[in-house]
Amino acid sequence: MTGPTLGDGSPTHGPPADPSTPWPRRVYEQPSTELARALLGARLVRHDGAGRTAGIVVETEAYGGPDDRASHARAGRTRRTAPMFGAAGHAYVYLIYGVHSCLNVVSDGPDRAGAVLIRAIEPVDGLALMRTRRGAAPGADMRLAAGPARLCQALAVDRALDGHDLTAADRLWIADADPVTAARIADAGIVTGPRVGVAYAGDWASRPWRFGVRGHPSLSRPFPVEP
DNA sequence: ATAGGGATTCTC
DNA sequence: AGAATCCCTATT
Repeated sequence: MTGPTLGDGSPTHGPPADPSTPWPRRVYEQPSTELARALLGARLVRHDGAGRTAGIVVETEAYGGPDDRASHARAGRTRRTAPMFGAAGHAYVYLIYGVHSCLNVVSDGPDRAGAVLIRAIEPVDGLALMRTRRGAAPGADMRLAAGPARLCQALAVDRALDGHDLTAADRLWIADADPVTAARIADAGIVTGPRVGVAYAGDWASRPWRFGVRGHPSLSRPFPVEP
């Protein structure tokens, strides 16, 4: 399997996988828990004045609507969370701890709020630019974007991209990975675990809504061992 | 372990 | 209005 799938496993857009064509909106129009899985192995592309950077998504987390006590949408629609209540296929970028940006992808339909947090990518394009932005030396490239705020630094993503439409090949979008990469990621398998940093969310905190590529060196942190 | 930092939401 | 909170990272 080389592309995103819908709930029944059927491809969402026809072969061949194209690493430069943005995913169409219908791929995003599914529950965040399913989109979070579909995004693993996808190519996240950023293009700006400084050049092109890109990476393979290796870790995600699903967030739901007002009923999800761990989701920003728990307070209902506000100025900040408006993108989560809007059309799928847009970015939701917020600032946390007054310091860091985090990138989410809006899921679901107009009737339901939801988003997927991109927690880590494997850098594949524009490595030198990413190192410069991160103040990193060569030799630890797999850790350049291993974390939701680190990947925003590496790709120069901030709130200027909040609400950005991901379905056009402009500034920030998501596409299929090349077939070799897609196969490598698919072969590794998927691990799940509780979401990070949401201990306040009661029984929602223990839901296994964190998804990762098994054993990948760019994961933000280890997954708890599965029973 | 904890400092850093600011927008957002909560509580009065 | 002021207070509390926060889907994190880098450094000790």
